[in-house]
Amino acid sequence: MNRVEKIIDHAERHCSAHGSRLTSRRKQVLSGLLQSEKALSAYELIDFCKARFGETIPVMTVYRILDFLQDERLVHRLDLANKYVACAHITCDHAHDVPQFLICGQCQKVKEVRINTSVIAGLRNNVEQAGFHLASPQLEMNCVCQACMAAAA
Amino acid sequence: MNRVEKIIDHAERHCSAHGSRLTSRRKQVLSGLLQSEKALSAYELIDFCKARFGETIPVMTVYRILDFLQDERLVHRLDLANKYVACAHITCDHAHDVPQFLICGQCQKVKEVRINTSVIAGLRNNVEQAGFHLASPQLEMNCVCQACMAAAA
DNA sequence: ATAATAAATGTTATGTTGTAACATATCACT
DNA sequence: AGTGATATGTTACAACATAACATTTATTAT
Repeated sequence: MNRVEKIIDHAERHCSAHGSRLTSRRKQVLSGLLQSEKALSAYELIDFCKARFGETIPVMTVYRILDFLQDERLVHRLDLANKYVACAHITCDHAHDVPQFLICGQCQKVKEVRINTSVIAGLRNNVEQAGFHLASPQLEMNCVCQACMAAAA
Repeated sequence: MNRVEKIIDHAERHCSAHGSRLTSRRKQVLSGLLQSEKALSAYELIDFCKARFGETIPVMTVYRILDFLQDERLVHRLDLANKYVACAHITCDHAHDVPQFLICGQCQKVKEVRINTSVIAGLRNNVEQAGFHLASPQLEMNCVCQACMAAAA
């Protein structure tokens, strides 16, 4: 059982544990995201699945499945890039709080991280002082990854 | 001279100070954003200008002008919402660092703020530890504004 | 002043992302 | 098997954005 299969297996149990189903279409979409190992737009994901599995998934279906997977917290949407990534912690059983994303502006690699709680608390504090309430502390940050930094030097 | 006129005047001097020009088209676009007093998509901005000034600005032109205004730091693009807002600090003469944006998910109101430097430093620190380099600390956060909080209560 | 040049704007066409509305297929339970 | 719910497919279109090329408007040098 390879890495992706393990994660899919985990995801499947996660779904059935609370009464939803990871159908074969949904598995395809999630596998596509996992195998690509980066953030993809819905259309890129369709292309990837077509190349990889030889199946053409209709756009509408992909968006619906991405919505489903987001509800299940198996996939995250990156607003900064209009792309979707598989959650990096599917095989962890414990509940996670909101993730933060570091997006390399050069190679589009995405790293999902947990920012220090105290930093987030400070942020929340600042926001409250400005008279707003932080609805979701999912941050997305424009970064450069180490590989690209090295390549540029 | 009203608020918007004052800002436009300031913006004009800002541009000529380093050899760029705030043409009448560019003024229209910036005025539109200022008068609307909220974040608008490029197409909403076109509609607004048509209603307000009776002139139809071609899409292509609007995007070019928005690019120009962003280069001049007179306008910011919000990736989270695919919208554009006038900079809240055009009439300040001093250089500003990167702004952060609080976006009300209910009414789309946007507040441009400066987050505490130490919080940003903490963030940067966390990012570096994850092996990435923060290219731009412009954060956009999903929030709820006070008015909407009150309305919901 | 005027020709040459550069900068800004306009036009047409098309690409990309996302959704609405409705049809069909599949599953789950009696 | 029949029924209701869930999932997927189809068609059409809306919203956001840019490419390529034409025209207009400003700036500069002569």
